[in-house]
Amino acid sequence: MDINEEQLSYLAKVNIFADLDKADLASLQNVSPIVTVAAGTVLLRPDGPRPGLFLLKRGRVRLYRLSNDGKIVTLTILGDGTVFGSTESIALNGRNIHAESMDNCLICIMRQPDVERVIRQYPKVGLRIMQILSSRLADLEDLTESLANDDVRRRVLHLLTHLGKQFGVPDGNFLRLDLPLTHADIASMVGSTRETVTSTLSTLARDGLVRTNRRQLWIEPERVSMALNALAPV
DNA sequence: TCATTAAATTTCT
DNA sequence: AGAAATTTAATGA
Repeated sequence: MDINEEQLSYLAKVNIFADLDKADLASLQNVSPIVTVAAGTVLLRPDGPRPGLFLLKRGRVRLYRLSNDGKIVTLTILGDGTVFGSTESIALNGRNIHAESMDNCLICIMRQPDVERVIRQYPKVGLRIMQILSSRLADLEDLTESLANDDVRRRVLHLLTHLGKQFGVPDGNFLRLDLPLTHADIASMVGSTRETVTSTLSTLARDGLVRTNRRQLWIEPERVSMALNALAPV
């Protein structure tokens, strides 16, 4: 499967309404009106209200936790078409998290009764949600393995390929990550430090696996996957 | 190999 | 200009 195909299937997978036709979608407009949210808005906090499922139509949202010494640990960044939040019956993420918009976002909020009614009316939506949960579980398994076994270089490569699936836009041989990411952000996702991320990125650039310029990041998917398929250092 | 500390330099607002 | 982000270097676990 080439990158474009993979990217498309990824997007199709995360849109829980992908299977519905126009008429069905139209009937959902009233259920989940679209709201605009300014950059930097905290949408979820631990022990805060849990209004339901958030459908992120456009924009980027950071899910993070605060470690006991107060540092931000970014769990993941979500892009267009993703779903997060939780109801009594369906949790798409854990309870002790913060969710904060990184851009101006367009979102819908579906409250629990509406979610359940829609699932009963359109069982395919329920199946989609299960697919989303399944693929996130698989991603998490990959991620925990990487965090447990790999050195920083490989952890960064894993993260970048993962982000590439959701935020990569083709640019010649490269994929540009359409995402405002600082080295500190990357460090907080791979469990390392800002300085170490800086130096691993520069050696990755030297080796032609990535390109960096002005807070923009490109990855060379072919070489990156080759590097990841090589034997891990023990 | 990589966290930590410190300090200089570049880039953003 | 001032803040934020990046880079480089030295040290020790």
